[in-house]
Amino acid sequence: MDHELLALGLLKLQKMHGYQLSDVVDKRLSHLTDLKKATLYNILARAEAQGFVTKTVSRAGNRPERFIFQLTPHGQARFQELLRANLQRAHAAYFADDIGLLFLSELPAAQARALLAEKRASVARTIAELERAVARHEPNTPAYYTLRHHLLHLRTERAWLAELMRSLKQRSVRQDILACLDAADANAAASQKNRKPSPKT
Amino acid sequence: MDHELLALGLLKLQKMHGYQLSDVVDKRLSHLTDLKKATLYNILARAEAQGFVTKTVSRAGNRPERFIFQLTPHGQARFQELLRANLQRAHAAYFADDIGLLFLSELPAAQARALLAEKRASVARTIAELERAVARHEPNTPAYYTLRHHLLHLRTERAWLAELMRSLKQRSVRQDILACLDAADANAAASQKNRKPSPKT
DNA sequence: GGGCGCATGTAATGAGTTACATGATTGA
DNA sequence: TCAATCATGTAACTCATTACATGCGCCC
Repeated sequence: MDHELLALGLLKLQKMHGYQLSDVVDKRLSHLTDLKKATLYNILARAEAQGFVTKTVSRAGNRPERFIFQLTPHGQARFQELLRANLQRAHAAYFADDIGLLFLSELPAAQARALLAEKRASVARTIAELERAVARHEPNTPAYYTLRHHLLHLRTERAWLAELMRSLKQRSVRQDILACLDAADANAAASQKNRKPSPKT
Repeated sequence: MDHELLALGLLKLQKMHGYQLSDVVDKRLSHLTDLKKATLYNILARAEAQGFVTKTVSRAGNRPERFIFQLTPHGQARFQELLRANLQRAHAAYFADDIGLLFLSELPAAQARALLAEKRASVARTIAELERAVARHEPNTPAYYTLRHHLLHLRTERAWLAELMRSLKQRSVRQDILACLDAADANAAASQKNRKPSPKT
């Protein structure tokens, strides 16, 4: 679980209380993930139960109680394990966009274009933001790398959307998603030893 | 939910039974998502309960019973709604890889390089597969678009990994993830009106 | 005095996965 | 006859989200 990796990793760098951890993620690492407080507190509770972190109370002035979490040696090992898995694995990286893309021909072309234009605008805004963020970071630092990686993919997305919209203008999308299904049909058909050429169930 | 969109969309093109639907996704649309049978049956049951599809029994020869699902007008409307949302929205697209990337400096450089090399190899394999798949498709069809989109991102990923590994060879990664935390610390510190320059909790 | 920020949680819900359960047919 | 494929599900579990609950301090 990558959120666990993130939490343990940050605690490895420095012991912190939950709210503080959540703050770091929200304010400085928001391009990495959107980690909710409830989720984080949950992860910390689990990590404590499994002995990956210890929890000690601390009071500063008369602010509310804080529970400082600190990585244990056991937690260090867990962190290493999660990190290795993350770095090695090629995440199956599915794109939710592709599912919509598959049904592009089910919408009038003008509507599809309008919706894609909104998406493109939103991507462009995010790119601008990230470019500003990347400029604020020292090159060759880990945080810089994550920003640059994200940026590269967003630029790819922008280029893709441009390509797609160009091709939607020139010619409409062919509606042969059915071609994808046919093979499966043929399959089912074959196993039934049927005679009709189009033997739907 | 994108799996719901996928199921309804495929049923819009053609009524099918659950196993057949699962087969289409597994065998022909595996680059879109990894949809498990249990999940799909669940989605179909939910969709039926909400009146998006009807379920009718069918027997073909003496094969097991099948339950054919067909999209209702209500289901068509739902499909349109989900499709529009999918096309318009710029998915917050977080990259799980980035979390590992953030902690790159926590691993010996040689190990990091070895793990990244494995990832790169795995990406390269997937690219080769997709290139073969894309060649089998007619251009400007929806399925072609999804393959091409996926391919573009994988190539970006491959290029990124190459860049990263080059930069790991030349100079080691700086270990200043802490710089990210500092701002949050300063924050916390300020609110406590403390005097020490490094006032950790 | 009122709202925001600090600080911690719980409960309910939902989406998805794994593993299990069942039973028929078909092909090697 | 044995494994694979066809075909459908249920149950238990995990992860994450939303909404709720609490209460103090600080600033305007």
